[in-house]
Amino acid sequence: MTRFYITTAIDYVNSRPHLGTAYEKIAADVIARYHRLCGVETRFVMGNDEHSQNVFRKARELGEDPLAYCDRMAGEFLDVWKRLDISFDDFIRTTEPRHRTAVQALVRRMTEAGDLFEGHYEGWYCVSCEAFKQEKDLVDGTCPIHRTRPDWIREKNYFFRLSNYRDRLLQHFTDHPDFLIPDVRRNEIVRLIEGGLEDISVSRAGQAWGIPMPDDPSSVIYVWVDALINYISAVGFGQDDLMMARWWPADLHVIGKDITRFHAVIWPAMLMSAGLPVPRRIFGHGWVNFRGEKMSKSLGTAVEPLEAAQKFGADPLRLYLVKEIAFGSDGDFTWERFEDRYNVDLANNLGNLVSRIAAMAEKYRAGRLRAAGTPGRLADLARASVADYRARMDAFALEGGAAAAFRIVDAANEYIASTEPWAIARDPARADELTQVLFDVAEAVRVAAVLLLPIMPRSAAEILRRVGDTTAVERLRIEDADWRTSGERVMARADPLWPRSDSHSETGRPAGRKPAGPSAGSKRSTDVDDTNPPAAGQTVPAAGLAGAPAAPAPPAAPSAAAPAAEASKITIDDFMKVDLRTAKVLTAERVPNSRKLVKLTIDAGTEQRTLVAGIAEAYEPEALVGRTIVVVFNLKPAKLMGIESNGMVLAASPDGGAPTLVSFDQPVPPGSRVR
RNA sequence: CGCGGGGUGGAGCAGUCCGGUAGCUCGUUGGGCUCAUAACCCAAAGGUCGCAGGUUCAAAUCCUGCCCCCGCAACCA
Repeated sequence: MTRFYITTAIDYVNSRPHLGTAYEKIAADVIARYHRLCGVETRFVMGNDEHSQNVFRKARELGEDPLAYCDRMAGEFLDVWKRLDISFDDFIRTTEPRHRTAVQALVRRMTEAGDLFEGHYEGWYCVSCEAFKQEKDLVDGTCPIHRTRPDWIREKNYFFRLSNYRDRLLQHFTDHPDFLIPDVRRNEIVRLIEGGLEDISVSRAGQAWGIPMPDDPSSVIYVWVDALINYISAVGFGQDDLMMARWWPADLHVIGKDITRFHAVIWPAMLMSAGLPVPRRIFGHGWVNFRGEKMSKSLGTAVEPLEAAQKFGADPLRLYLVKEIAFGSDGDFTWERFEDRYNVDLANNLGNLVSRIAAMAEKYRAGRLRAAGTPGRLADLARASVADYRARMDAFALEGGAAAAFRIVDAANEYIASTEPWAIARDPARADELTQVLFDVAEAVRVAAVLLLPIMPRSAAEILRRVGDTTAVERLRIEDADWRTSGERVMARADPLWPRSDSHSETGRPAGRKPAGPSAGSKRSTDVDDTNPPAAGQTVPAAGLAGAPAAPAPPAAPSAAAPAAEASKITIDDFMKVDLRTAKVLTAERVPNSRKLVKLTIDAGTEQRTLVAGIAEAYEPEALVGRTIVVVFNLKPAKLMGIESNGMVLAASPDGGAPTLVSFDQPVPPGSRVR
């Protein structure tokens, strides 16, 4: 392998990255750094997906120019990635000219191949919603939201003959069993393709936010098609043939399991159509859950990566995500477990080991260690572990690689206990033996640190400094993990790398404590990013060292919507348009096959109504009967699971908690106005 | 019959593709050590591998059926 081109999914910018997003970048970063460590010329690209209607809408909501909004979000994303030490070589944004050029060039090629055809998308279109409505969504033929009759619209769309590629795709999966990994992903997609593929619409009419079709400016290219092309626009497609030839096809697309069908079906078909090689491999990773459940912004279970990184540093977070989650499977994050792993792996084992050997070196040998005999059994174990590490990392079993590195750490701690250097030190006749034992331990630590470089770049560099390896970090190669039997080491004693944490946080929130980081006391720059200058024009904050206080924590208070608050204030008249009334629940029953919905009939004083509320997870239907609730009385009806709901129940929805109904401390007759 | 993932000592997981003494981390109990961050090392207890059948000399692993949990989708008006 002469070069390695790795990408991650590019991200929508309608909200800040959460831990799940960060997980993907960290995993990809570990793989990229591992390849660099192996001496392979590596290109690691990530970016932002900006041509989404969601992004456009979000910007408008905030009263911002879409592009300005994207610029601002790009700054936020880049800031997070730098703080997590993501060593990308290029960061592509789909609003960049180079991307537009590449997208149009690829679409043109697909057109020339005869794979695009003009067609029409037909459907009910609600002008107020700016969206097509499915027949089943309509109530009596009108838009349930706006009570207006939608227009039957034929919109000109361009379609891609994806159906033509079924056989070629299947053949490719057969010829390249590793094309999509892990196997579970592959099986699922193969079954999907076997079931037949439909042609897909690749353009949208009447939208301004996006890249125009090459010969038809009235249509823009569908955002997913646009987004996928980033992988080639970042390596010069359509403008720099030499660069394209050098880097394409990509060696690895690292993506989430939810978007495998775009990457393993549509994307390769697009490339085949354009006569380009398809990516060599696609890895569909799993999710990081929070306390066993999917992270959700609305439920307040989305963990801010920076908040997690600030607790113990970026490296401990990286290690946790890599070592505790089998890459490819879903994993779980809890603050308790994070602290637990930090204490065990870093404070007690690795960190403590570094302190032990530094202290003994200083106490018994004035900080200078050299080989004085033949290596002990540690050397054999280290060699075996390095081999295992490489095998695991080559197979993208990142957790196995991390475990292999820590096996050396464990072995070194055991070795100290069994050789008892403090006992040998009492016998002057055994001086050489002591020297050798100490050298071996230091060497084991050094080897482990080399293996950990991709996973914990800053910490590993600091450990290497402390065990007297003077090689510049960016020059280190996997061969440096070979056991050395000679040379002198000047050990550096310093503060504990990772002080133990004993904040038994019961709330699940991180405790305020921020231990000193691995770089405390180090003056040497350990920034391994030096070899990988970011793309021009990027804002790259001077990266603080891992444990140094990072930027102020994102406000933990839920009321963080400060900006744009003024603009979104409403008048009393606006509020008075909302008809809030009390009502008494007459009957309540669960909606079949629904998790959240409960169907209520209510007495609102003047009339009885049926409405549907999403509170079934918090309330048993029986407990609702007879209660006085508050409803939005003049809300336009909507159909939920086939039931028409005429109104909305008011309830508090705390972050991460179940909804709680609004209630009264005095009995109130049904139909009373609430204001 | 919507799609998918999972059920392994108290907790969290690996092992399942390619059957053969059930492994790791934490926790618990007992012991050791003093170089080290109350850290480290050793040992022990603790498992019907969701349930029921089947194949086999042998099943956590293969086959069949069932139960339960979790995502996604369709429902937070």
